[in-house]
Amino acid sequence: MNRDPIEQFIEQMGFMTQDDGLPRIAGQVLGYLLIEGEPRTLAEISEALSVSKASASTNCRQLADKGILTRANTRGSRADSYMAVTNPAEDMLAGMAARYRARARAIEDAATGFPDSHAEARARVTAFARFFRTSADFLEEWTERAQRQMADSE
Amino acid sequence: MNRDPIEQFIEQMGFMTQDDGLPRIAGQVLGYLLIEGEPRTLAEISEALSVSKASASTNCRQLADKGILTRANTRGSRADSYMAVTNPAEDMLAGMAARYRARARAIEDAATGFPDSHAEARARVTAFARFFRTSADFLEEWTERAQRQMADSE
DNA sequence: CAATACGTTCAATTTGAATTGAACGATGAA
DNA sequence: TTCATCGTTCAATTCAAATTGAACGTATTG
Repeated sequence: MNRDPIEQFIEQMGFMTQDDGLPRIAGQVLGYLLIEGEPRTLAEISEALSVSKASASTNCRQLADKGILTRANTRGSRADSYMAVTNPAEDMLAGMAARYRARARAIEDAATGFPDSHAEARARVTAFARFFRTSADFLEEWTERAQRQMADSE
Repeated sequence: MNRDPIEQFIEQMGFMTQDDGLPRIAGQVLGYLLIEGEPRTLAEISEALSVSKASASTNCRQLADKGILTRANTRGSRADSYMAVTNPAEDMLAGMAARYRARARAIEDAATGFPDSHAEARARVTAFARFFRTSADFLEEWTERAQRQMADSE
């Protein structure tokens, strides 16, 4: 069991998202949909991964919020279908950029509140925050570049 | 309690690393050392954060492995001291680049094993892997650029 | 109007990681 | 050598997040 390379891949995707702080099942769902290449219903997903309907629902919605999955209401069935976007990783990085930007703001705000007795600490923390902001800029720039590359290679 | 902006910042740093899948204490340690700006011993750290010696030890070593902290053996004392590197975030990104590269390899390997009956899935997964590889390239480029910027502004 | 199929939510549970306290080994001091 | 100090390791515990099963609401079908 589990020697099937496809099973292995799905499992692996689970570990991957787990490393990123996301639920293991989120990665497995993405892996499964990546393999299938076509929309799949919640029922199919929960069946294929031997996972509860509740978990499939929650994780799919979470992934859809992040832009990694799209809802694809199949005509003729009232069941919601999901499928992986063409380039999931791209959207993952875009999400990271957003998180970094929010983070930069939060840290800057925190530093602003430091008393003057800690002026040096404030400077260090501000520099730290600046890095997150610049990183966010760069990530965004890069995501755009990658999108162009994809478009060109079509 | 906890209205002290510095306490708040340290706490915040904990949440931050938690979001990244790292232990909360790792972030608090980094926050504390960022504030202090000078080497601090394990004893001081565990004292300041009201955290066990064991936890301080483990987390510091973990952060040092990632290149975010440096050991700074203070002369005269045999106690190990740690301090935050000048630009911790930079090293965090460098680490991410490495992880992405490893990830790309793992995914490619997995795809290689797909049977010919899943040729299309293989193509999709390979494209997915390629993205991680490219991401790693960009992250490396970025950290280098950032390092140059830092060097220039000195 | 039932009756069915679906997605969501929520409390309860499971699972896995973080954290601790205690024991240990090593290193330097006396 | 003996004593004290430090860092690490490991089993036990605590804690938080993931996952589930069941109940619910809604829409669709016949």
